[in-house]
Amino acid sequence: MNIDEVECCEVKDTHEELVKAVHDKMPSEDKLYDLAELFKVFGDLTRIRILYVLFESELCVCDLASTLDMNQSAISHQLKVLKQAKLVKGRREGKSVIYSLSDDHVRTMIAQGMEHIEEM
Amino acid sequence: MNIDEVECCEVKDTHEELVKAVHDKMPSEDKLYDLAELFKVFGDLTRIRILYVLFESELCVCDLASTLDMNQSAISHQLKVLKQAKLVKGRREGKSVIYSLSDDHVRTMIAQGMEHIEEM
DNA sequence: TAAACACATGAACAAATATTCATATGTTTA
DNA sequence: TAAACATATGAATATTTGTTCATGTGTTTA
Repeated sequence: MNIDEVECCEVKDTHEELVKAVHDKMPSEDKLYDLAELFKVFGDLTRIRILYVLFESELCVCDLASTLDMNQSAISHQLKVLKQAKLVKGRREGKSVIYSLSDDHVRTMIAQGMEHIEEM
Repeated sequence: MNIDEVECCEVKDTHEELVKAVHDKMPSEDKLYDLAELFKVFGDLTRIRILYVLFESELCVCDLASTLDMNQSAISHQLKVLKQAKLVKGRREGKSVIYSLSDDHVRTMIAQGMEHIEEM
């Protein structure tokens, strides 16, 4: 970062005011960071596929792996990410752990994204 | 991928049926891929910050860089990603290029994400 | 038309992340 | 309680991705 970037554009006065006004309306860096992290969780094909499977039915890790034709370890690792983001939850049932969506909020977000895709 | 992952869990019949039923309801791989790619675009702090700035006002690249205290090249690279995802658009105005949101769909998606964050 | 300005872009480097492999943990069953 | 099963996890590897630097392209102005 050097002075060249800060001193930019010809019309200084109005731009500086605008920049300041916009800057003040920004949410906190923490919130923006968390938001980016949330989207990052959705931004992976494997995790999206896991979520779509869970839209239909709660399932054990093994069946998730089988449905998605991936090995169990990869699925477990991704389930951990989804769980940390509170998008899914797991409960033990005997030897298995059954995973399901945390709440319907996840559906809303994904539906919104799918809508955007289909309009493009 | 080996046979161990496919042959999983004790109760074969019901699980196999379930797995098949779920599998059939999945959207196409292409759509899932596009969806993950879309979320990936939102999943970066710099791009989220750019979008939030553009919520308030359309702006030239230079002012975006100034507002976010980043160099012009980094911003340009990220604007390219956002433009390819059709989340922002740019128009030339003299020496500058003014960027703005493509449509209000972007706001809806981000608002939904922010809601999720704040409920956690 | 040459210089200055604003932006775009390719290459290089660094950092983040997804999958695999090996193995550990927790649960049931023989 | 030992073996089998289901899942979790650390380490290693490969890939992806973000930023920087240098420079190219397009526009205006002196």
